[in-house]
Amino acid sequence: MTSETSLVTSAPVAGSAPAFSPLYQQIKALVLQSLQSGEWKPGEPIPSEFELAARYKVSQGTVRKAIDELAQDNLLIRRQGKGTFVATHAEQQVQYRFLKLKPDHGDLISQGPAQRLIIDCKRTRANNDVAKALRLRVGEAVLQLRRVLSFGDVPTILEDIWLPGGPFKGLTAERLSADQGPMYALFETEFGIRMVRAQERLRAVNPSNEDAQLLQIEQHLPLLSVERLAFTYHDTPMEWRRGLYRTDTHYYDNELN
Amino acid sequence: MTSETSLVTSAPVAGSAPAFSPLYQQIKALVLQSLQSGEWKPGEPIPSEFELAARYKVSQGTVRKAIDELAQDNLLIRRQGKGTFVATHAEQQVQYRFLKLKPDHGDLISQGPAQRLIIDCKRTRANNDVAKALRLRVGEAVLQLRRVLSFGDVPTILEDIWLPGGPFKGLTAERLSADQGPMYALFETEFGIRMVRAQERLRAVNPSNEDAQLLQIEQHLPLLSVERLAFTYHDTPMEWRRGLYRTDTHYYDNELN
DNA sequence: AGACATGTGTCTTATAGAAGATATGATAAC
DNA sequence: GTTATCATATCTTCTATAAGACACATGTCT
Repeated sequence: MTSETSLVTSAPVAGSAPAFSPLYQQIKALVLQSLQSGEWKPGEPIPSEFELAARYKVSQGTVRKAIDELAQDNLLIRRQGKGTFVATHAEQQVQYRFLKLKPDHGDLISQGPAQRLIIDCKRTRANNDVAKALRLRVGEAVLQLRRVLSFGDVPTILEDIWLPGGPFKGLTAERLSADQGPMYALFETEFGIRMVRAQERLRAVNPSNEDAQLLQIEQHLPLLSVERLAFTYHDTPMEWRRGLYRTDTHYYDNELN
Repeated sequence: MTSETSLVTSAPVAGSAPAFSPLYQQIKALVLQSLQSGEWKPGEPIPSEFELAARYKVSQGTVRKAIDELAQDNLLIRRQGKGTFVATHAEQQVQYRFLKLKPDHGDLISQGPAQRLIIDCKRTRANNDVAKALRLRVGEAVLQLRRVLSFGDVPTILEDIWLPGGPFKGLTAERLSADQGPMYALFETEFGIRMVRAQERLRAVNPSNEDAQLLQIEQHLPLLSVERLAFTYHDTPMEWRRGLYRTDTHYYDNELN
């Protein structure tokens, strides 16, 4: 307890972390704060390790360890010789951040970009399930989007997406449906909301009549139901979606270790 | 250290790595070799960082970085004050290494251990699919196991498992079916084969008549098909299995980042 | 175009103290 | 005498610092 003197107090702007933790963890938290507050924007470089070391009054090696962990979590990207950058999804390369569906034959590239068809897009109120997932009260404003993704003109994914109205204030249905490019990129550039991690729950289900029609499949073809809750910083849920994937031509790829 | 080209040459028994790589990577490879060769057995401690540093003629910090990465890959487990241990699956705590199926209600513990029912277990020859997955020639000897896992007396998983006959020489059908405890633990203790990572491909499928009977379900209930290829060191495939999961009472849980 | 300087992250070494785990021995209690 | 308790020593990993050499990127100067 008494040994806390130098460690805890040496980190300025402690904020709200009374508990003891290693110095590099404290630095990590401080860097995270700067990321969250938007001090450094996605795609931009953060200060060099030595600059940060001077700013936080610690050694460069300690900053390094903090940045290492943040890079591990995909929040930062290190580039030797150039600097360390804030991770972004607003890049052309990575079209779908969390999508793990792969075609049985050929690769993603050969199929070209996905075609998007907006079925529905509206402001509405959170029902029980949505409210629970997004930690809202029932009846709070949410945006709902329903769309079909096609690969090579074959409808493959039917998705319902719910977004909390508060953080996405100003996001209109028109804006959403008009937008080309990755959806998560839009969230980043327009609302400063970065998705950090996500949790998925998978099930095999039979499509409803409507589902089957939208995907232009027979109703006896089972689909992979993927419920995804995406989080921004501090494990705050920011998006809930439920996708129905065709898995007769594609498969859901997963790596375990 | 005079930059005496010591980087590459300082590592003994370079073997077949002509390419340049950081020292700690070379150390990592050497430690991996010792793990693979069985010099240190699962559950046992490996030499301390200083001992390894002396052995490889590098600093303790370099060994540390190598071990850090191996611990990250779940090949080693660090325990402060005690030492660094070879990861093992022969522990009671972790019953199912790669199983990500969770019950909708309650947790894994409350359901108690799974009941195992061996449907079939025999030596046979690799067909085309199995041979391709396990990198064998068609017709090579393999062991095949079919079983049903039940949770709370409800049949939930139907699995077919194929193992290459070579590495598992001496593994009889009786031995397999008689064994309690985790299967991967048996592989480790009896054959020195540790599963390091796995790759899964998920699909929604309709059960065959036989599948439905074995799981005691209606045939119109879609199932989650999980094809899993498990690898040992050096990305060598050592097990191929195909599971059919009930997902009306359970879901497949996945974390993305 | 080539050489050089500079700023970045990367790698390696060295040192030192903190913190967790364990064995040993002294001491006190029964 | 035996057992329990405490202090100490010693082993381990963990944290933090510092310094120098190296690799990569991007300029600027010749």
